[in-house]
Order: sequence, then C-alpha cells, then structure tokens
Amino acid sequence: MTTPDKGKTPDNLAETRRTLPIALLRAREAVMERFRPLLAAHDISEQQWRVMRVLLEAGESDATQLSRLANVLAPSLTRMLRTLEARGFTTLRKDPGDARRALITLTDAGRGFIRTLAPESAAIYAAIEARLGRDRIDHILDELDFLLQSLAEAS
Amino acid sequence: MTTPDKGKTPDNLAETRRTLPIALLRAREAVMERFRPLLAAHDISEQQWRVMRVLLEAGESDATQLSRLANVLAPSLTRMLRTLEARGFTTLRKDPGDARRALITLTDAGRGFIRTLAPESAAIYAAIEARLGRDRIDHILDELDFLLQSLAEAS
DNA sequence: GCGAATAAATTAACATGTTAAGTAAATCAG
DNA sequence: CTGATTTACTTAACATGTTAATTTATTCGC
Repeated sequence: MTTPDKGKTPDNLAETRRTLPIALLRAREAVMERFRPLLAAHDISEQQWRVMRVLLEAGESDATQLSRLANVLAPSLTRMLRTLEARGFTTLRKDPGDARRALITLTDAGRGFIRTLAPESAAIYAAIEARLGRDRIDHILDELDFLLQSLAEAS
Repeated sequence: MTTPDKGKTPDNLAETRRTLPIALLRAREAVMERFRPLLAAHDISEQQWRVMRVLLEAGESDATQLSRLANVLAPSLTRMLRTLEARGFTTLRKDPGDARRALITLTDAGRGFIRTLAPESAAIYAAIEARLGRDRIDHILDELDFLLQSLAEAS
C-alpha cells in the first residue's frame, strides 16, 4: 500500500538532506553567503536590508504589513526600526486615522543608501545567474511560489 | 545588450518576491509553520531537533562536522549542547587522538525522544506531500540540490 | 625539538528569532 | 453609550545568529 521506505531512516523520517526544511535552509545559506560581505562592508544586517528593500517597493507601510512582507517578526521589527531610525534611514509616525498603527517610511537617506548598494548587489545576483542560468532560477522561483501557494490554501 | 528590466526596480534590483534569498526564506517559513506546533509541544527548538536528527543519521561526530551538517554555527552549537546534555539527549567526550576535538553522541534517551516524535513528524510531512505531490517535492529538492552544487563549485 | 602558524572549540557581545505578556486604541454586543 | 473583545504594537525573557577574540592543542618550518 504505502510507498517503499527508500531514503528513510528506521523511524520513517526522511534523510535530512532530502527534507524541505533543511534543503531550503542550505540553499538559502549558499546564496546568502555571497551577499554577506557586501552587507557587512556597509554595516547593515540581512534583515535590515530586507526591510528597507520592502519599504522601497511598497512605500509607506504599517508595521504589521511590513513585518509580513519582510518576513520579520513584529518584536524584531520594533527593535530594528530603532536602529534604522537612529541611522536616519526610516521614519515612523502614527496613522492619523488609527492611533494604534505605526506608519513607517523610507527617508531620502534610506533610498540613497539602497542606491549605493544596488549596483554591487545586482552584480552579485548576476554572478549567481551566470552560474545557474536565468531560466533555471526563474524555474526555481516558480517552484517556490507553487510551494507557497499550495501551503497557503485553506486546509 | 542587456536583458530588459522587466520586474526590476529603478535601481536594477529585482522585485523582492522574485529573489532567491527572500523566496527561499518565505518557502521555508511556510513549511516550518506546520512543524512548529509539534516541536513546541515537546519543548524542543527547530535547531535542536535538526542537530539531533543529524546526529542520528551521522552517528558520533565532532563539533565542526555537526555544525556543518546541521547548518548551525559553532557558537550556537556549543550553547545548544549544554541544553541537550542537561536533558540527557547527547553526550560529549574528548577525541582521544586529538584533544582539541569534541565528539558528540546521541544517547539512548535522545534516540528515544526522536522515536517519540517521528510518527507525528512523518504525518506532517505526509500532509505536505499530499498537497504538493511527492514527485513535485522531489523535483523541488533536486532543483535545490542543483542550486547548492552550482554555487559550491570553485569560482 | 622549538617557536610560529594553524586548527578546534569556547567565550563574549550584540542583533534577531520566538513566545508570552503588557499597553493602548478601536470595534463589537447588548 | 458602555463593558468586553479584538487589534496593533511594544516590552520582556530567553534561544539562536553572527562576528571577533580567546584558549588550548596540533602541525609546520627550520
């Protein structure tokens, strides 16, 4: 009835190498490894960079939306925004229509900072594309999107 | 000469949704979301579970190897092993041939703990497989493996 | 052999991940 | 309109990520 236990341990757990959580983690680490020197050179963390990139794309956002878009938990975001605001990259104001919400904006300095790193970042990404091929990367992105959609559907 | 800027921001950065680091992160979060309740119920972190799974597969390992296989940094591993050892799941001894190395082993209790969670873990994975299809998951794993291999080759 | 270089693990310090609890504002039921 | 619930964000506490410095042991050059 059930499929054979090929690649399974005695406890019916798949080989770690062939599980989505670990394979996704390892793949991501392999990619990020190439970006870390750039981020470190400009004294910005991976997460801060992600938040700023998302802000550039989405424009002024409330914390909940930003948290979701950048895949950063709300408590982490609260702390990070203190750092980013101290550096002059973001500002925060109360939503005039709903005093609970905090609206976050990228400052001109923040946009300028992204513009500074953009060429090198694009070059690193291009180097990765050169290894895999743009089509292959697009295919992988499509597959990951499919995974996301499949798991998002109501159970 | 260059490809058109479809899906690029004014700074030639790809849309965040279509970048490997963010897509991989989001995909992984979507998967892990389903495992977290199980891990939380047994008071074990994702990383601790990963280390134990790797230990089960690889057998006694030194810290460097374990760190690499489980994608956990050495300082994190040092701290985690204190917790795991206190719970009686792992033991640590000096390598008799090289006193710098620490050899880590899974105890019987550690193996028993994995055996306890294995059925539920396998069930969660099976539910994910039911949504995506085993073939599609295998394909995704192959693609991730290809990505890993491509980036690992000497530059 | 011996000192310099290298390697393995740990410690330290700070940022982020993660869950739970707390605070303040908006919404809902009656 | 008012008390209870819900929502948005923050704070707290602890684990892990991350880099740098430290410690101890091994290896290399001579």
